[in-house]
Amino acid sequence: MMENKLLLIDGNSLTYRAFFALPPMTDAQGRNTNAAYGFTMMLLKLLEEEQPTHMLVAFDASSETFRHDVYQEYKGSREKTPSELREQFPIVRDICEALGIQMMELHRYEADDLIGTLAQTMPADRIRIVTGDKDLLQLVTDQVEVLITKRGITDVLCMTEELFAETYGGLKPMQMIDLKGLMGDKSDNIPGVPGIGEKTAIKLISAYGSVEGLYEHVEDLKGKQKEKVIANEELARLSKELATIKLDVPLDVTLDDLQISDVDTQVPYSLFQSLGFKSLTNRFAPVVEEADKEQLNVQTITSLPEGVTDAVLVVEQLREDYMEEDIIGFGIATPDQIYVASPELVNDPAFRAWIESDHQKICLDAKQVAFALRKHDLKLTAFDDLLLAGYLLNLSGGTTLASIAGHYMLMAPNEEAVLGKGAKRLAPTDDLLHPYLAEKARMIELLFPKVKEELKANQQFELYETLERPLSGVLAEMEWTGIRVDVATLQDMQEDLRGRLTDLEQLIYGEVGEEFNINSPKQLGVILFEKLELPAFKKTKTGYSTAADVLEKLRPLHPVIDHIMLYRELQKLQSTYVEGLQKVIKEDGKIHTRFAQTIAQTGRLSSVNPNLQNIPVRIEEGRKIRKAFVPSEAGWSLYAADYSQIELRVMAHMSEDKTLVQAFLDDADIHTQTASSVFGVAPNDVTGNMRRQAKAVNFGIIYGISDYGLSQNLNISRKEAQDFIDRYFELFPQIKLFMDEAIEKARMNGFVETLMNRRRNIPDINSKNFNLRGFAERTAINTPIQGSAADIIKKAMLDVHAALEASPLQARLLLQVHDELIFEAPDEELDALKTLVKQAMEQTVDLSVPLRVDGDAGHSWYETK
DNA sequence: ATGCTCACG
DNA sequence: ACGTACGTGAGCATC
Repeated sequence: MMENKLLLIDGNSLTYRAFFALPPMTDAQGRNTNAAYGFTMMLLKLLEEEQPTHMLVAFDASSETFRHDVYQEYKGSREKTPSELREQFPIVRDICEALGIQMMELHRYEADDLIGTLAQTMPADRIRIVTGDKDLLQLVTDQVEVLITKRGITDVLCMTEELFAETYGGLKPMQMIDLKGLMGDKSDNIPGVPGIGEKTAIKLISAYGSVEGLYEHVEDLKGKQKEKVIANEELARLSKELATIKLDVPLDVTLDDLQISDVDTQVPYSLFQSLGFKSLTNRFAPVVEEADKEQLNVQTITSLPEGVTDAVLVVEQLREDYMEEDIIGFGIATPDQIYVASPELVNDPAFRAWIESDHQKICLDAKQVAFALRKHDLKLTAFDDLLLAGYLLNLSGGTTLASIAGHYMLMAPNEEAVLGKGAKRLAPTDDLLHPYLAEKARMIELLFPKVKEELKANQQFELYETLERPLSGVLAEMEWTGIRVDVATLQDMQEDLRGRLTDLEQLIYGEVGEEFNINSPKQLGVILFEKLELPAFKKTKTGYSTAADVLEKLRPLHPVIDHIMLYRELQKLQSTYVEGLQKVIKEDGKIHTRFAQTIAQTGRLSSVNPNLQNIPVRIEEGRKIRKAFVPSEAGWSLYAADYSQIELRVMAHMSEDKTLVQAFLDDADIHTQTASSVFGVAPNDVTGNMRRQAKAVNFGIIYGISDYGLSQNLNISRKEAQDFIDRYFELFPQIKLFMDEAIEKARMNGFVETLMNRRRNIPDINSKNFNLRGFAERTAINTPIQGSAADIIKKAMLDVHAALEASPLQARLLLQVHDELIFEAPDEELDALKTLVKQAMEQTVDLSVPLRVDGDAGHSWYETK
């Protein structure tokens, strides 16, 4: 027999949440719909993920409740529900009804009490409650779990008895009401005992079990606290009563009444249509509407028909690693006809001519398309790139066809349903694949003009058309070229490391007296902090932290720590670099990384499979890895050119801080200069340690400094860190102003911008959550700096590439590592290359401070320093 | 799939 | 009182 699974929904709480979480939306008649939309998304997600058999949405009755009888001011501090929200409750009810879900409200009771009673009495096999209100956590038992909404609306956290105990210092969920009795609840205007907050309340309730228990032992308390507790006994007992959810509301329902009824999809379909919920309309589209899809005029072709000019081009591959993958099909969308084709189309002369013609090809990911076609000796010419354009809108949820479609309330075709995911990904037969390709091409055709228009409205179209789009071609070139890696160098290192690692392993086992997995933080934690009883400073969510900064502090306490740190260092080199890199060397003896252009939130590139932007350099041992990266031809060298202090220069330019700008105009050593100012000594008297600290402060500034962060980094006290920061802002007042303005701008506009109009949305900037807001503020400061630096080097890459094309040089760009470019060139070209690169990189933009580029050539990457 | 740790700018 | 430095990707252990 099937399990009964009951889902109890706090209708008021979720509708409130949705209202405040979502931007305003209206339907065709101008009714507000954002809360109703968010509530519906939540409901559908729950139906899908929880698969309940029974469900009920409870609402507060709008009248006064029994709680007002004992305390007239109950919920007295609440602001009146905005009318934009109030008018959406009837819509929410219509939606529940349309989906066949029972609703309930009862005069003089709140939704909480109805849910509490049902959770207590319904004979379901499993019961889950969904709410945004922590009050309901008191209902958690071994039978009942509470799903509580986290940030956003569709993310939930499942609160179980165990998790509750972990969160609330070992308390039982029922003791939530005792906590509220002492600490009160601002949002419900429950008073509690004045002067007792969450921390103290948890302490007292863990010690005495309950409010009643506390008053039995009130003599044990001391001083002010004792006075406060005694003086407010009435308030505490009243508060507890108010916070207690009633479990015996007289209700006349059976479990059967709550069964989810089968509904005709026609009803929610028309409702969602009238509300303008486009994506939901698609989901409930009745079968007859399938005719709509048929109307997609799809034709299977083996040769490209005459007359195709500008069109959408889909070149489908199974996985994202486009260097290895074969083409599995094509989709081509023109305004009045969609074509689909098998991989053989690549041999069709008409198709080949079209690819290399000036007709515009709108792709989802032009770099992927260009690469796939290049393997068949085709050069993709005249292209647009929806993914790149969408990236610049900085949508939440990453840059995918689905997220761009979602932005315009459209539903992208379901890739997973057709191709599968993970290990089960498989090319389907053409009768399944081709309709998908047709839909995908159609969706791209629909979306591209919308994104283009939005970019224009945002003054971002130029960024797309003159920076990102041409850059994708340069990146494709770099990926295609690849960088030569000398396997023998890596093999020698592997041998050496293998020996040293086994020796270290034995040494460590000997020192601690047993064998264990040194790579397991969990096992290592047990050895260090339980067996050896070393002090544990820091914890992670799951246990002891064994991170490097912790080990560093433990170093003097036990000789094994040194060996563990060395083991970690060598193990990392061995597995990630020495072994890892060998696995991705292709038959041509080269590594071809992929540069991801639509991942980083700041506008930087990222590098995958492998990541060539994090090859070791700081520690000599690791730096040796770079000896394996060599020129691809005899008589050639590598050349690396890097921007000096680009982020600080960008900050000097953007803030127009007089002191900082002058320092760069003077070409001073910026960290020494900062140290000289902050410590008040002549530049010549700056010690190494002073410079090191000033450098940390400079970095901290770029990251959106906090006293805590700086204190951690420099291993000094928070007070000392704060003093540094205060001093810094006194000396560089315009930097402080610049940072405040960045935050203000984020608050006003909801986003920040870089020099080239790249945007990052900062939704949490006005959050009431201290943590989220702090994070948002630091992001608002860091993103314009990091992002503008990314803009600049991207533009420099275009300039360098163009200059190389225009020159007779054979030199070519291989890699970008955020502030440096790596080239290879015949030895005799090196002088010319240095001049060309330095010129292009330094002159690519005109700032109020000069840009400086340093460069070095060598016979391996190791030697370019 | 997720968390921890650590490599880079 | 809160609990953080900004941005990435990869390997390993653990669930």
